[in-house]
Amino acid sequence: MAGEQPAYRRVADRLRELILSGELAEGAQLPSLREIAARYGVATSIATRALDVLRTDGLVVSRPGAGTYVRRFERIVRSSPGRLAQARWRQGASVQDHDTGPRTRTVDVVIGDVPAPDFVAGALGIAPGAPVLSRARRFVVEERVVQLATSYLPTELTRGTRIEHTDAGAGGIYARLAEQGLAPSHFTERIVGRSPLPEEAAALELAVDGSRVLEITRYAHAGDRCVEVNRMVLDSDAYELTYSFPA
Amino acid sequence: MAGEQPAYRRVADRLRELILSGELAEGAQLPSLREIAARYGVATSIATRALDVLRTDGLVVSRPGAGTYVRRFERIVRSSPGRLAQARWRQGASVQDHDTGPRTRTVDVVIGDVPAPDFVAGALGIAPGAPVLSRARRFVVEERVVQLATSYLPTELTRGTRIEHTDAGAGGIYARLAEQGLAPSHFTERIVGRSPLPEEAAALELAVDGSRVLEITRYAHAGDRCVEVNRMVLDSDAYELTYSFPA
DNA sequence: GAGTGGTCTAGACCACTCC
DNA sequence: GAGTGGTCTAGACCACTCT
Repeated sequence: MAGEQPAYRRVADRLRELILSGELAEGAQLPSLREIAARYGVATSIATRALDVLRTDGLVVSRPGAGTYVRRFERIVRSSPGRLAQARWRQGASVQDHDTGPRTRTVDVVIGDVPAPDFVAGALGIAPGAPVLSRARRFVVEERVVQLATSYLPTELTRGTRIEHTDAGAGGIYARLAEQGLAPSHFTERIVGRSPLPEEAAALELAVDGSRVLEITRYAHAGDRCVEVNRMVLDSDAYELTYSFPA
Repeated sequence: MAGEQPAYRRVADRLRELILSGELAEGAQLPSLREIAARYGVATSIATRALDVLRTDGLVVSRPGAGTYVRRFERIVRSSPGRLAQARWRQGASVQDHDTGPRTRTVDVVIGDVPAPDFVAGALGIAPGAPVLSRARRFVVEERVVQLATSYLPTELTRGTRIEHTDAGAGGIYARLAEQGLAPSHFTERIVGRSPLPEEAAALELAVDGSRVLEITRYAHAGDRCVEVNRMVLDSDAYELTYSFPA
């Protein structure tokens, strides 16, 4: 019944053991394709395929010309609704600071007016293509890009406020909206697993081929009005999401 | 092949267009590897690789010896907390009936006592390996297996109740727990994207190599007490999850 | 028996990195 | 320049399905 594993998977399993056992530590370089091929008695194309498996599993990263390295894989825990509680942003805390995980964090922000994508226009109740404020961010944790996020807000809510600045101030954009009497009262998040677009794969340093991202689209509502749409693309291996809710 | 996309991805893109344009309809058989190779002027191993890409994207399914076919890919929408509202199960509705999606549904149930896995024992507050009631289910939608789920409950809450039967009765196990004064009051769901285990890949009819599942672990609490742990494994391409919550 | 997907070999060339 | 990952060829054999 239990037929034999194909050679490439057998090799992948051996290498995976070395990684999980810590024999190949985080950041360590794996043997080269030619060395793996020689060591396990297979063609180099099979060694390549074995590494494809590990890359898909998010265990290793390859840099052409430089080698293949063991990746970091402790997941960041992202807990809702805690991270988005009013009490937090009213006290000036940032949303991401609620997420667990390694220490070093960086955020790059790019701000500008963009034509509203369809999924944004529909939610905000404006014409598709009409200008909206876009806040594109890139989250880096310990030198690893883990998330891309773009917030879209109606320009009439952002003009002349700190939302238009890279540093939106204490409590972030929700605190700024609250100052206008539009504090978000509830959120809806929509989660989809999919293959990354080529540019997303590049930005997140993922393999173009086998890897996956989680796309989270969040709609922030102040009463009946949708005041923000946030499209996030997460490295699927870097996160663990939790949601708590009443029955 | 300097400068541009590699050949296998070029071929994959062409085939993807044929599928998304509807030229290759749902359920249609793709050309064979040898025919693709001939038609696009590449080696058969490159045709194989192109199909690997489409399989990873969840667009096609291959059956060795039989061919490669276009997959169905309308996502089922699974909305929380709506689907788990007390009002629903108290009225006798089933949780899954809240999820949108195609019509034909089947559920296979296997019930039995099993030793508690660690993540279950910890939550239920019992010794690891102590017996718990397991309800393993398999959800089939329009001939496609979309989800595997296993619920674990303390045996003292299930003995002699309909929870021990494949059909747990109107409102499901939560209605049965409510009858004992242990109606779940809140839930926590933990979501992780990962590669399927070999047996999960087989059961969900996924490629062993590139594909991904969403693992959702739900903890049902009645007051402070955890009364159920439910480990679900979803075909990542078959679902879209939504969560609504207050700020 | 013809056709199919899955696996594999033993080479090859390219662009790239590191020294 | 040596080494690396990435891509590709042109074959091959196997187990399987379909008729």
